[in-house]
Amino acid sequence: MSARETILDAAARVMREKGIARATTKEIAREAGYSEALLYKHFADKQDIYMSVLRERVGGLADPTELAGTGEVHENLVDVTVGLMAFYVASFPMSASIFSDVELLVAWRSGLTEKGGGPRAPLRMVERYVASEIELGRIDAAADSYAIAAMLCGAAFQQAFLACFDGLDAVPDAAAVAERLVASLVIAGANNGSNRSF
Amino acid sequence: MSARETILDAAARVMREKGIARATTKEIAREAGYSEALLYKHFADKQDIYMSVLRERVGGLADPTELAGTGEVHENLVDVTVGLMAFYVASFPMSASIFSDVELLVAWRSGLTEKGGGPRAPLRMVERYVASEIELGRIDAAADSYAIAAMLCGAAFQQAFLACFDGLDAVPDAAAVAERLVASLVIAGANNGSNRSF
DNA sequence: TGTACATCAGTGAACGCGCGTTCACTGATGTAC
DNA sequence: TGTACATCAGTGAACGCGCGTTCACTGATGTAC
Repeated sequence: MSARETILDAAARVMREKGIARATTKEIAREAGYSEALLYKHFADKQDIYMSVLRERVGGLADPTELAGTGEVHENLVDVTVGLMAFYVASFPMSASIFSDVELLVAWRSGLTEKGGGPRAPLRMVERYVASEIELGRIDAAADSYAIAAMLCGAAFQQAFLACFDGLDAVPDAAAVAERLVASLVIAGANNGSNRSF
Repeated sequence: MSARETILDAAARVMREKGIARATTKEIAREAGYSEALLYKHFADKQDIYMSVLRERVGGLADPTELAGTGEVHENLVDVTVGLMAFYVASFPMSASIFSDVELLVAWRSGLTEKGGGPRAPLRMVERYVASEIELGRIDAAADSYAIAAMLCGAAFQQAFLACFDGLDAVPDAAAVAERLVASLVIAGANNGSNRSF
């Protein structure tokens, strides 16, 4: 593995485990097993390291749109929600860290407009998946794909926050929680007492 | 206003507007109009200032439980959700900042166990309100108060995050968004095509 | 009423430290002839 | 096959700076007699 990649891995690890405030050039170099000086052969400055980590090490989310039309809608939504929780647990510490410095936040935001990522990407994906199922007639036409995406992503996001707050690296009982969330959504045309009528 | 309060206000302002990383003792003192030395007459150290701001300046959320039984359930839930969005927009930058330093996070977490606050307080309140309405027969007995609270709070939390990310100080169209969220929840026994059947 | 002292809010200037960054350098590996 | 030079990954040691913190001090206000 190239020195650059090793440094990025080390930086990502330090940022995740100790927070961005402790992710000093000394600490990153030590973790990577290189001298501090080498960091500056591969990156312009410290902020460039942070930005590169955010760009290249905060993984994306698998697009669930391709699930549309396959399997059971309810199961798919539960799976998607569980995936969201895992995704947010992994990315929350870093995303949150960015709020520690408004200048960093601004840099991240403007660096994001060029590519399709950003914090709204998961919401858009889930909304698109739900919209596809509506088109296929597997979710009631009256269902609100935007609201459903906002609540599933939102709940997953907050559950991930709480897990991180507790120092955990996964949402406890993720599947069971996801199950209850999905069961409480209006996604069927006739919902007579049963929360799973499709 | 006492110097202590002035300093806390200044610290809260700096933390909110520039992020915790820029909330240096110099910056806080300048903003407060006092010397840095005075900070140390009122606080043990910088972390004590941060902690005091979190304890005394990050306001709580009005408990919605007392709404139970009054007005319309749907309107109440929308109002609660709008309140949640406002609350989270105000507190997110600071809560997120804490993740920039794991040591700070640990200190905050352990300082929290003594009092009733913490990041789960809003969830508990909303759940309690929904449970009350279920007991009163105004929300169907099959509804899941936990899941409903998780989704309303979660969505509000994430919408607040997105607003902060965009540099805004309020969630755009908060009322309309809240309306759609509530309309997509399973809260009525018979939900035949109408999302507002109670 | 005056005087001597105590208390208190507040400060300017300095302190050591760890930070991000740079510089001159090394030693190994290619490469032209 | 040597040899002279170029390139390249990597480093030790130093740099200036801004940070959090402390110290000795001031000047105003209370207070006992």
